[in-house]
Amino acid sequence: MTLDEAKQHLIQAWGTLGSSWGVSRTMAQVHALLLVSPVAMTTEDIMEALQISRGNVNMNVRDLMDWGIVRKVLKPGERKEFFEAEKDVWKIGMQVAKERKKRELEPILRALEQVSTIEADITDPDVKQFAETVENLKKFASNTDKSLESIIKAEENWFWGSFFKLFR
Amino acid sequence: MTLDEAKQHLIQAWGTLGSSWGVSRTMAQVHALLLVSPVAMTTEDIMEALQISRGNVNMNVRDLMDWGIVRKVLKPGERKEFFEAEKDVWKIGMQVAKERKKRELEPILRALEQVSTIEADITDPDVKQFAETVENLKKFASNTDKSLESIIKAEENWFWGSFFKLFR
DNA sequence: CTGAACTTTCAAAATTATCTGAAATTATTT
DNA sequence: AAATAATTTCAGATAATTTTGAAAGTTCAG
Repeated sequence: MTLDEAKQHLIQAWGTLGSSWGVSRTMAQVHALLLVSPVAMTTEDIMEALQISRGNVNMNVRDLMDWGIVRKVLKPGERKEFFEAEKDVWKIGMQVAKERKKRELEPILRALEQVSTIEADITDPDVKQFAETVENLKKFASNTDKSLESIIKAEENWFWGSFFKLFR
Repeated sequence: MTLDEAKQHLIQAWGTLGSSWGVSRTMAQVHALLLVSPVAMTTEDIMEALQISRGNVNMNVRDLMDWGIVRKVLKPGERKEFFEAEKDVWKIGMQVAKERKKRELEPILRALEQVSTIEADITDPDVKQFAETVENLKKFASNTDKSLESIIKAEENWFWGSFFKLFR
């Protein structure tokens, strides 16, 4: 397997994984492409490598920047914008965890909070069972939330951050 | 908010969450419906509650059973099949973790293994960088895999399993 | 200020995922 | 074994998402 074949392979696999993670195939592919590229790439480079349109590249690169895992790089003397991916896999994982927590866990916690304001006859067994299920979901979600929070915080902390680095 | 309004609300929110997790909106809604239902439901019950077709209910219920979070229940003297959701939120979480590990983590590990068989000039700095990135991805993925594995195994172990129960 | 180089936007088109419903199949009862 | 009831399948319809590409917008050197 040559370098290019291997890259192609990985980009493909990453794209497939993306879809089962609620990320569009193309966005995942752009990410993989930048991840395995030794140098920052321009919009045109990406268009050519993945055979997709300019608008498509622009949208997906912007989304990846919103996720905090791709950066814009300006080269002195160059008019064009270059893009590069965060290469530290651990940082990518943290960043994704952080964003998903914000975008998914927090909304569901809010929704659970809202439905638990149900004001109904607590002696009704159905109401009681519903309240219990919601309570359990809330506990689970907030446990998950807190665990993620700790990991992220620890990572960002100067001491635990460098401590963790020893193991990766 | 009445009980029915609250249920409706939760089903809706669960459906939205589903889509950002690579699960179809309807599948997540069927799951939520069964989760908050105090009794097992028939295909027709689900069709009516969510206003979806028979075929759609059948497919989604089957998928949920594949995920191991919904069970078929046969009532004596009844011709129809009934369905009920696993109510233990922790078990649901474990089951989902287990399945996602199998369906997503393992394939990506295999793909990474494959691309690391690249046979090329290791002195080429591009090849070296690629090999390094893949190596890091592999480490990250297998760490995640092992961590999940431990949690799942611990949960299934008679001792740690009951130990964990104390905290939830 | 002008115009070339580059980026962004967005309506329409293409693609992909999901759903329907009726026919085929399977299971149960009489 | 035939009738009845329930479940499953899947081709076509529908809906949702993604992509394109050209126009509008922006930036900047001269």
